[in-house]
Parts: sequence; C-alpha cells; structure tokens
Amino acid sequence: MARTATTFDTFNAVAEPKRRKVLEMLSEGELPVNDIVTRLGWPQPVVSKHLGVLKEVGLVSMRKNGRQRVYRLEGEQLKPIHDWAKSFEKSWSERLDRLDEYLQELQKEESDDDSK
Amino acid sequence: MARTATTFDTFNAVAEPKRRKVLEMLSEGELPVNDIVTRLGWPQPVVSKHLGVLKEVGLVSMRKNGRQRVYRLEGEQLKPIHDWAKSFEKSWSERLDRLDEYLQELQKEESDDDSK
DNA sequence: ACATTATATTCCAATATCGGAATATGTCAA
DNA sequence: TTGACATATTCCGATATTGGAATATAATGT
Repeated sequence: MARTATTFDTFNAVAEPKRRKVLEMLSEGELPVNDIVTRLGWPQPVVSKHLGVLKEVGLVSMRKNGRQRVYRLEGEQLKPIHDWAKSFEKSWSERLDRLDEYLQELQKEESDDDSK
Repeated sequence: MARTATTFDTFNAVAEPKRRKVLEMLSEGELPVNDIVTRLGWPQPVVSKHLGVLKEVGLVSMRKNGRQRVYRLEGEQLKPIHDWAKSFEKSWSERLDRLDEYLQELQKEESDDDSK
C-alpha cells in the first residue's frame, strides 16, 4: 500500500506547501484562477490541479462567473486541524505556565516590597 | 518532481493518520516501542518506521533505557500547525459571531417581554 | 461559425510513500 | 559466549504524487 491519498482528508491536502499558499491567498477574499496564477507565478495547470484537490476535500468552493471560475476559502474545514493541534496545547504551554508562576511570584515580591 | 518528502516538515509528518495516533498515545506520557506495538497492535517495524519519521521532524525524542527505547512527545513542534490553522479562525468564527448576535438579540427581546 | 479567453484534463516521467518479510543491530543475563 | 529480547534497517511491490507539455472544454464576443 502506498501513501494515503492527498484527497483523502484535510490533513493531507494541507501538507503540500503550495496548497497552503493558495489558501492563505484566498483568505483575503475570493479570486478567479487567473488572479492566483499571475500573483503566484505558477503555471496555470499547476494552480488548477491544486485547486482541484482543495475543492475535493472541501477547503474551497467554486462559483462560475462568465468564463471565470471564482474560488472561495471554506475555512471551517480547517477547524478540525486547529482543534487537533490545540488538544496538544498543554504540552507546549507548560513552560509558559511555569513562566507565569515565576512572574506572579515576582509580582508578589514586589507588592511585599511596596507594603514595607 | 514527486510529492514533498514526509520528513520534510511537520505538516507532512502529521498528515499520516497512524502517526497522529502515535502522537496521541504519547501525549499521555512517554512509552517504549513495545508498549506502542502491543497497544496499537501494529507490526513492530511499522511502528519503528513511523517513530523514525516523527523523530526526524522533531515531533518526538528518544531516550535509551536498557534495551528499550523510550519515546517522548515534543508537543511544541505542533504549535506552528496550531498557529497556522488559527490564523484562519476568522473564517469559521464569523458564523458563530453572527449566531452570537442573534442569540443576544433574542435575549434582549425576552427581557423586553419580561419588563411588560 | 470562428477566434479568443479562461480553465480543466490527460498523459507522462521521476520519485517518494507505506507495509510486509526478512534480517541486522544492540543490550542484557546466565 | 551463547541465547533471548527489544528495536532498527533493508529490500521489495504496489501505488499515489507533483509538475510539465499538450490538449480538451467552456463561455464570450464578433
């Protein structure tokens, strides 16, 4: 068996750097394909293919406007990734917690000084 | 050119469902390989290989203990993913914002009723 | 009907993947 | 040293990927 298909889920779709770039670009508003092509400077088929993958997993939607196809970000689809990563938050915030405690202790000492 | 290497970055490493499973398991505490093997029921080489990828990108670290190798989660490495996804938060919270407004409006109407 | 514009699709080569089987390496114990 | 245990590595087959080139499709204007 080979690697999990790219179109299988959001995690795979987003693993490709170029696709993340496209999503970032679309986060500022919907865009027709050609705008993405000119802004990013990639060959048009490359852009279309990546948009195809993103559409397949629901990360973008498409609307026809004349002969243009306007793509729009569907950001809710990124929430599962956010939530999954966030579920590990504890493991990177522990250090900050300790820093917090330290700072609180400093403050306490300061107010002790004040009360003198 | 083929797909971006799995060992290239965290996003790719985490795109594989089995590797996410391993990370979730390690989030409860460090474990030697064999514990992971028996808990997940996967062939030992499969587990070792996935651990290898995770170690390569720094998502886990390893410590020798006798003939065992104990793996530990390095959760800070997931923060970039969290932050990236969070940067799109606006696009999925807008609906909720609107829902909030709606609910607040409902409440206001209710208290108007109360005041009658 | 035809040319033009905008985009998608197909075919291809090079490459990287994942899992399985077998085997190698490393560590301890007797 | 020999054996048992824990884990990593190598080799392999089947498959999916990405980008490029060429081409197909679709919509518009003349």
